[in-house]
Amino acid sequence: MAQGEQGRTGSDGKRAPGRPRSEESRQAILSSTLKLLKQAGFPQLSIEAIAADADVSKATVYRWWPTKAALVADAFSASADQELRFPNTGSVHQDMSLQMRQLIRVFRSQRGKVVAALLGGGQSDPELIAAFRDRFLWPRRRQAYQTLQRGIDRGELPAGLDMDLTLDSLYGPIYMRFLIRHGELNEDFADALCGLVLRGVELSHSSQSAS
Amino acid sequence: MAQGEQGRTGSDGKRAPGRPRSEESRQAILSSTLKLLKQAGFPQLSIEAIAADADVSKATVYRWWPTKAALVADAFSASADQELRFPNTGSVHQDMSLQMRQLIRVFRSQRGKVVAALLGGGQSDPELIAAFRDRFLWPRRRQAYQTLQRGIDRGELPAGLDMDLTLDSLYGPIYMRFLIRHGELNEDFADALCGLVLRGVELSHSSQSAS
Amino acid sequence: MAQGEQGRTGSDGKRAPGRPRSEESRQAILSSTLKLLKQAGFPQLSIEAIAADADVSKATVYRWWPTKAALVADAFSASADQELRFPNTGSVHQDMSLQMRQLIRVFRSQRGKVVAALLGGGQSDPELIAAFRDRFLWPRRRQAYQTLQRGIDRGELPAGLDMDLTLDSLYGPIYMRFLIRHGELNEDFADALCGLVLRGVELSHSSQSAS
Amino acid sequence: MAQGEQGRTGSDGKRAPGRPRSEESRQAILSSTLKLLKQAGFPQLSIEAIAADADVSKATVYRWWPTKAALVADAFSASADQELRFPNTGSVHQDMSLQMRQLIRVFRSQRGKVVAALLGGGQSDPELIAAFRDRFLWPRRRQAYQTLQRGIDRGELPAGLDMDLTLDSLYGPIYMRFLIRHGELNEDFADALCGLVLRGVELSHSSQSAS
DNA sequence: ACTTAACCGAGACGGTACGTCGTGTCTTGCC
DNA sequence: GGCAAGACACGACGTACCGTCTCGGTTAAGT
Repeated sequence: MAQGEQGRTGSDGKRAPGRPRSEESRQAILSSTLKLLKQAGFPQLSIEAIAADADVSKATVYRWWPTKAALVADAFSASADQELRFPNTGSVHQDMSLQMRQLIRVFRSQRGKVVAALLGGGQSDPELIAAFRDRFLWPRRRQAYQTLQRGIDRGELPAGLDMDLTLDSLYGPIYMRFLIRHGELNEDFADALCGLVLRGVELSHSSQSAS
Repeated sequence: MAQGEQGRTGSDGKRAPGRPRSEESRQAILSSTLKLLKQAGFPQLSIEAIAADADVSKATVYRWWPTKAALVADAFSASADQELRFPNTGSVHQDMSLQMRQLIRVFRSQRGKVVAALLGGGQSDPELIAAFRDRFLWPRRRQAYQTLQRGIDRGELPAGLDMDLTLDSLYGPIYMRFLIRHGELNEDFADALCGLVLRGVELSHSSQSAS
Repeated sequence: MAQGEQGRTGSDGKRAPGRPRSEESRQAILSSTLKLLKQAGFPQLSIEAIAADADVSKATVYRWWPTKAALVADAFSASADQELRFPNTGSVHQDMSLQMRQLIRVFRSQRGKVVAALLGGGQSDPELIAAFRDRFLWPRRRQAYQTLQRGIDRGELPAGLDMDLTLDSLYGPIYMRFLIRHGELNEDFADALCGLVLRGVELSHSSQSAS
Repeated sequence: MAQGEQGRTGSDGKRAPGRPRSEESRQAILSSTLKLLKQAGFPQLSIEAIAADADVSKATVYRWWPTKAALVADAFSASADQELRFPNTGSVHQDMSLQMRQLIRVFRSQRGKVVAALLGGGQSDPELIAAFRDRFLWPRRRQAYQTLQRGIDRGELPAGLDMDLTLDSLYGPIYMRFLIRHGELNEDFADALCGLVLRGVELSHSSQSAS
């Protein structure tokens, strides 16, 4: 993982010797990274430009982040903390649909450019796509598992449900339209998708119980 | 579109004067492009390296392709001609499942690297993602429409079917797992996916017919 | 020696393939090098600044000169061609004195800064001091040998004269005052020096002939 | 002059408050400076490397020496105390020749590298060449004046002798060969040189007395 | 056979960004 | 207050590709 998160502080409370890292610089770098990433794609993004925009020396960037990818991953995750929580309305369909609409909203916003940069750059940089998975996908998916589990507990979904298949079926089409841009990606798409997939899941339920 | 396809020949049969374009060079360039693309990602690919590998001068590359994207798009589509045709078994489920398994096989092969490069690079280059849509996605999707239509005609699928929603639901999860690499992408995934989605579609059929 | 002198032309008349080297750039680089060298010392001179001043890319400088030293050596020798020829007055004392006065004049001029840079830089770069010897010292010393020989032929100097000892005795003090700056270096110094050393040389003559 | 010589102690005996300067550090820095200077030239010498080698922080170096030149000058003079005293044999020729042989021996030793660094670096740094003059050249030249004066007093040398001209004639050729390296610099050179120059000086004596 | 014109290789060119290194300054906590 | 540790802004380093250019030489179609 990137070095950008923490200073040299050990696990104990002791401070490392020497001048402490400038938190101001760290923030400025991450913020400039996001800003420039929204203006152009990942390959066009240059450390030179980030340093200039953040009013920081190149060496300071390189001191803390080994690669452009690590920096972008940090910048992304530093800005992706509180968004996109799952609601709990008492209905799986409702919970999923609301969260998917939120995701589409994010993808259509300026932040969508950052996600696209991350996923695009990640195709040639395993570290980058791993950062997306670890800091964006998995945290949300863990919440999604709970949402689905509530549905199972309430009897809305079959007990033997393949959660990953279900979630990929729900989110895959969104990611596909987002990345390939072959069709409109609006919030209604979330509803249609949710309807289609959950119907399929529930049917497997009833057919299972029928058998 | 890229200049790589045609020479200076006008619409009439007349040849332009002067030395004709070297077909050998063209092939060597496209082939080297694919070769190097499989070794590294799109951003790492350099025209310099392609020219050197193809034993061709840089100027020859630039003469025929305006950008790296155009060259990669050409190289990709020149190699994507006969793959991934849709079967016609008499069953939608069977037809789709077989084709999806084929797609997964391609994604897992060396050619998958090229697709990933195209989709990855395309996130910062509209021309590149457009090339993917026009030369890969749409030709296959047109066949998929026919496959689905046959299903409708046979009564396997409901008449008012949203084909794009259906196809994105079938393929989206494959693309998602391919690009994000958060879960195994093997051929069995095609079956499970096909089962889930078509069940959802058929259910909408029966519930519609029930109403 | 530095690559800066000639293009890729072989010894035969044939031109090398490819775009020929820009003579304009070469001149601009050498000229800027001298200009900047007069403004500051050798260590302060930067390739970056030379390229900027010559309106040339850094790569062009590095393509033709492997090190700053090679470039400076070339620039120096390109500008040191016609100066400081030895006169032929019929008197060794007169010939040497006139040439030494010329040398002192050069050392006191702007060009003196370049010589100082070369000799200073040469203390940590064998290539640089070698350039000074090969392109400045030896060509002049060869003329000096002839001047002394004329003196021997005329009987002004002893036949068994150690020319290198004599010439180092004449020029060494000039270089010493030039480099250490511990005493005034004006043109009269040449006369005094010439008087002292040639007297010593002639005395060895008469004492030899006396013996 | 460099700050390396004195602490904060005023002219009175009172000590300044706070931790006193570490004499150990000072010695280590000067010693490392000389050591590294012998390994590479003055431009290659870096404060960074000195601090690392002396196991001292960079700030400690900068606290006591304003520039690299000042540090090198200090290091040089700290190591040049007892060398190269002039003998007193009763013969000017003998005294000078012996001392010149000593100088050549120093120039050919490891310490010669330091002198070359000082003289080389001094061509772009007045402070450095001044340090060489003040701490090396003048102290020895003052002794040389006395040696020559003894020669005058004994009648070996003419009374109206231009001492600086004489000494530059004796030492200039040594410095020239040392710095330009165009000819062998061995101890025999001292004898030949001494012979030539003193002969010239004495001749001026006899011719003066003759006139 | 000769001209003509576009092609092709080679490779120099002005640029831009790279990632590294040393500078001299600073901020901290310990001694 | 000295000192180590080490972060910082700065500036130059030498390299790699970019996309453009300028050459000599090649290859056919049209005379």
